Amino acid sequence: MTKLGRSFYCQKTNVVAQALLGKILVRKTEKGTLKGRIVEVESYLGKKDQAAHVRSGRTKRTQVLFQKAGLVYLYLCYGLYWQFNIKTTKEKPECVLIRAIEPLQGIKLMKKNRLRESTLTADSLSKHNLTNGPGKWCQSFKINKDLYGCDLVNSDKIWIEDQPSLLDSEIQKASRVGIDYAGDWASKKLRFYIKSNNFVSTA
DNA sequence: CTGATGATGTTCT
DNA sequence: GAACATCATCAGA
Repeated sequence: MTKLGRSFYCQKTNVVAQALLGKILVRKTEKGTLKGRIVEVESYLGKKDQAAHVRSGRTKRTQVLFQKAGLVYLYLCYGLYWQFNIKTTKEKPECVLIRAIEPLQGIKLMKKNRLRESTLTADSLSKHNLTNGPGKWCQSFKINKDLYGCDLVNSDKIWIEDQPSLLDSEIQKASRVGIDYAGDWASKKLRFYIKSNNFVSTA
């Protein structure tokens, strides 16, 4: 299966967001390889988007969004959880947030990683609870500050493999989560997920 | 099952 | 000092 190249990420943000659904995210660690299917994403559309971090201009945190498409934009949310985004388009500071993933390979290792970083016990940790949220799957996939600004096109630690596109009828559009402060932008349909998939964070 | 609440630290005002 | 692209836990129905 081929790795997605630069031109894929250079497309318009909403195009990349929907095209990412169904693709395979691959993460290599010293302990083994993890794979998962992307099932839920959100678009963040630059300065005009009242929910995007770049609404207040270029800062230390958002500098990677002013660089190449295909780079990883990571940041710590509520002091506790990492959020994984991909820079899109050639020129604009826009990105796609990966919100949820369906575990495919390395499930044992995902459990180990997530147990270490959360307060959960092995008893209360089901396969379902490994990756069905942006903070959760980052724990399972061992995503942390080391990957800030990482290039998905060249890296041997993390990349995305191509898969056949989904039909329009398989993609559900919805408003984004956790951004009630964003005025008119809070209700825009910029969240996309695979219909009737068990691993989306909220339907 | 539902809804409310606290944890926690980086960033921006 | 306030705000914040979340999650686990607890109380109540």
